[in-house]
Amino acid sequence: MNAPVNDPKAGFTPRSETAAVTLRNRILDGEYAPGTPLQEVPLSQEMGVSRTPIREALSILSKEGLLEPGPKRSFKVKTFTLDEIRHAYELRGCLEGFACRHLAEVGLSDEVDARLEACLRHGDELLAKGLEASRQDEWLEMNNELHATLVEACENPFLSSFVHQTHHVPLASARHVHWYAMDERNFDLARKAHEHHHGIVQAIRDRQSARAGFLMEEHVAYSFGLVSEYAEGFQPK
Amino acid sequence: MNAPVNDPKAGFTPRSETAAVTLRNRILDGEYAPGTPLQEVPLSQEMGVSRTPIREALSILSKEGLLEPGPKRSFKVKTFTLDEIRHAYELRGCLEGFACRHLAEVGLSDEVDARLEACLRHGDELLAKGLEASRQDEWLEMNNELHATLVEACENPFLSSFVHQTHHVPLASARHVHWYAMDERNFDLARKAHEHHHGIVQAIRDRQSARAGFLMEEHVAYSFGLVSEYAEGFQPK
DNA sequence: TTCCACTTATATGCATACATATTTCCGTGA
DNA sequence: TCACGGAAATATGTATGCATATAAGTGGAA
Repeated sequence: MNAPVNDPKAGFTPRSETAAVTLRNRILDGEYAPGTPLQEVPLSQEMGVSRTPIREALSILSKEGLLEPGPKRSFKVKTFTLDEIRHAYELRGCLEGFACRHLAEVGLSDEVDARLEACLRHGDELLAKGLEASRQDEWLEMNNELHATLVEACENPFLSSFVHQTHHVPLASARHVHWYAMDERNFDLARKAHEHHHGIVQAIRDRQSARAGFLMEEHVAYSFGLVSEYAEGFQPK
Repeated sequence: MNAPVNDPKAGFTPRSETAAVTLRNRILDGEYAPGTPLQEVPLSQEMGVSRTPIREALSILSKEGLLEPGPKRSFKVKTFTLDEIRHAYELRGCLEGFACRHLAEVGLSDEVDARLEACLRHGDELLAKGLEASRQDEWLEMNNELHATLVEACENPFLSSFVHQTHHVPLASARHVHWYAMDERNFDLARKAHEHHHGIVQAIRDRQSARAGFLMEEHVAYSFGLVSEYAEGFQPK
């Protein structure tokens, strides 16, 4: 009948979105030190646009929690304390645990089951080959894919949104795995994490709701242990 | 030393914020039917401001999830299905349950304990007097205060933020309690809800973590039952 | 009649100029 | 030396006009 009309095409990217993506990456990658003031005029000059789209980008990042108020109603890059990172992980554990319990109760679709299986095998393969440095990005992708698959499978937009928000925390994001040198100890840690993955998926397949939830919470708590060890070095003291 | 400088004073309210508050209230109060297009020019004329602050207000509400994309990259009031309302409640149960477990584990401060006690007594008093219609707003406030106190006491900004977001759902917000006529049945429902409140606080005081969490999850699920019964009448069919 | 191409209309995206709020910096006075 | 007050500086808040993308409307050809 009438044309579907909107969204999915998106043949045009607003400058405000471009700016937001750029700034978000800089913050999450640590290019901007915590506390760095983000002012509209300098940024607009640097990016060759007017203040308007920069303003909108800052507004977006602010609502994502990446910025905090500065001197003149301005924004600066938020300083995350170890406590806040822990808070983010606690919520992640709570939310992803909820996801696992839910999936164990309602069951996995064939498609989701297959995607999880692919992640598990992919991880197995990477580990079997010693997780060489050149493939650490793959490991990271696999990890993200597995967690994202579990969350998305619940088809609860609030859940997806909240989990996403806990990822928008510098140091708390999985994108920082590469900070760890891949020595023997860290290889062992990765192996353990992947054992968790296997256990979680198995529990869901076995429809063991409480167990699946517990394993995921434990897995996230374990991950935080690793991150906190590293992140301590970044604390302002 | 140097002055504290910023935030807490806020002796100035941007028009964009005023507009956002106005529009948010209209949406949550149901003044705008789901699907109503919100265009910049008409709104700016109505509110006597330029498009700029309206634009910003729409951007804010959009990020809060109250709007969805319309025809020309415009926004319209989001249509919430019963499924989505259920999703919001499920997450609320998960999150507030987490809060109760946490508080049972770390213990209540004297101040928080006192505030909870005040809420409980306030509710008792309202119920003892039959919860007359003129005091239903008080009941609503008491309920909000109790839930908010529990959440805030965790001092986890992510938790606060997420719970807040689940409240930004028309029909799912406690502000709709007044939709229920206060007949005998509904009085009974309110009484039961307050019994839940007592049980939850007692479990936390007794440091019964799992029990406190369960009671809260159950309380939220119970609330959803009441809302869904009502909300069914609003479904587009 | 139906479909396609083109034109027209309209609402948002962006740039710019100006208004205002806050801060900083001086200068004055005790 | 320090406290106070006011002027200047600076960054954000808002208004306005133009650019552009998208939808709607129009007309002609198959």
